Amino acid sequence: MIASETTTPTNFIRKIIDEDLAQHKTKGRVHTRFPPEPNGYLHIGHAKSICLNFGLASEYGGKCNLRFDDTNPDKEEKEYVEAIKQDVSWLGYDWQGRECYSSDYFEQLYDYAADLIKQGKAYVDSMSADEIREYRGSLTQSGQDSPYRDRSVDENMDLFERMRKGEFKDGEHVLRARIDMASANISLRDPVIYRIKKASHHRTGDEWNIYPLYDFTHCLSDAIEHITHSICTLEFEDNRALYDWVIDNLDTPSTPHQYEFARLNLDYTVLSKRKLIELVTEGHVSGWDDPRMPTLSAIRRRGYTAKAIRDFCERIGVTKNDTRIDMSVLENSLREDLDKQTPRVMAVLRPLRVVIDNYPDDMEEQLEAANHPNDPNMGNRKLDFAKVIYIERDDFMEEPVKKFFRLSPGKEVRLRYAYFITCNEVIKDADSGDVIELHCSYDPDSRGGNSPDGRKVKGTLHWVSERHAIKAEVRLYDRLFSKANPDKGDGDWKQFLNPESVEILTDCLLEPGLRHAKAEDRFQFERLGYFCADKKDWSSDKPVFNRTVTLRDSWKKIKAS
RNA sequence: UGGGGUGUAGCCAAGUGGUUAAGGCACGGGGUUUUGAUCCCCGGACGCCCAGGUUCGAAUCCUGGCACCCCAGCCA
Repeated sequence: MIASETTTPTNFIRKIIDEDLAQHKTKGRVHTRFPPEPNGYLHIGHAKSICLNFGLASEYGGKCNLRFDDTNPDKEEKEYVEAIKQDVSWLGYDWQGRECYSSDYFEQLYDYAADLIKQGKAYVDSMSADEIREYRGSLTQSGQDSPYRDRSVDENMDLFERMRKGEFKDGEHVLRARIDMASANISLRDPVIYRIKKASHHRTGDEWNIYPLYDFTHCLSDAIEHITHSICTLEFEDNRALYDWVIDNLDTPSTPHQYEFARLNLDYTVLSKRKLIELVTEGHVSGWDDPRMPTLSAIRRRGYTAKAIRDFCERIGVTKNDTRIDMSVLENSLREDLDKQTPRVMAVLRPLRVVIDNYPDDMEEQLEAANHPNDPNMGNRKLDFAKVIYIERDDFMEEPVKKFFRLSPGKEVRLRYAYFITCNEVIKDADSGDVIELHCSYDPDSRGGNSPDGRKVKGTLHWVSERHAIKAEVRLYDRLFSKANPDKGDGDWKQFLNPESVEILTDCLLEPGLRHAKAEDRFQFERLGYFCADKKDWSSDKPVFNRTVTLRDSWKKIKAS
């Protein structure tokens, strides 16, 4: 067999589907669902699940529903459903109108519960939450039956109906599945399936006084939607027994099955909704879309592309291994996409003034520059050049260390697309001793940056003309945490928040063409990295760019060694 | 002292008894280069958590260990 084009890597779920299809278990159908609870914003971990569920559906010519798992009115809000829909769309997936809500099935779910009661497989328990916990036993000790476990069907029905009508207070009664208090699997010890909660729901308002719990709701929602493969994360493995119990004991329109995969863990960040909410509400970040956050809205604002995220999700694979992915994998996917599609541009973040003494005072030139060195289709642009320019402070060293081949006294470098210049004089601040200006001379024969006589220069610098440049604010982002796994270890995870996760530079200078950029436009600032015009704060009067990711930097490695 | 899972290179991950244990990221070396970028070559397990066993042959099968993750919400 001949090795062929890049194929999507296989995984255990694809194999299960292949087998099911081969055995006609699902009548040839593949129907998945992405089931977020609308109680927070989606993050990169959800992206893994979205790509898996929607990806599988499209590969197998099936369907994937977007289902909001909204059974807990205390925590869920409309704001989140809108944000979630936007994020899924942005990632590039389409639920084709199948926007589902568990809350749409409340009436059916109630009937299913009543059915269980009539079969003697569910009962109303009137113990307190504390008592129920005590009776549940422990990991090593089996539970005990509730004194209410043997109520009659009639009494249970009566009580359950009255729970619905609102005759009782929160917590007074619950409905439990009657399974096995001695089960080694704790989720089978008569799990609570309905609780009284007199809270207003974002969709059903005050219609309900009782709400079903996850284990009862999810499997039945899957069955109602004819989901074939219900894919969730590993922590639900134990719950699968209950999932199957409910499906087995009720007359459902279909018999879905649950499969579990390992959730994503990423270095130097946290991916738990609870913790992300905390970062937002405690003000450690500016909001859900603070570009340092791992949420999809933040990542997008920072300049990540949907394609890069999809590529990343494909590369990391789908297994049951508890893993932690190195940031470099994500960044590699990102750079690969950005490198191809991003126009190059020059920007000086920390400007150092350079006067070219032998360049005529009033002369100005327009020099030709490629928008992408490897893609002529992206065209060219003109760069303004004049006697006074700025270069990056980092590109000058008065006393160069070994292997530093940028500018230093007496050394010659190339200004990209412009001229060779040689540094003749260093001007310092009288008080601080800081270098504040350089005087250089240029070689007119090197126009365009070409070597007039074959002479080599080791460094090429980016620059911008003082007279023409526009000012900008640039926000430099770094990892949110200074520890690879802030979740692990002793103490508060927030103590590992990286105090240098953002640096705001307000005196940056851009080549003038950038004035016409629009919010969310992406560029490569040559030699620095990829930058994105901020979605919220950008204006042509006051440009604001976010650094999406730096370029790979082998100089940094050399310098460090 | 219960139950459910997982262990292949620094990080992911193919592999399902039989050629030198895929591939990606990271790392190191070299080449091209007007971005120390991109791109292109080359390099890494003598070994598959450990110990026994079965077999002509084991990462793959068996037995026994060990390590790590999840479960005792009226959260999902």
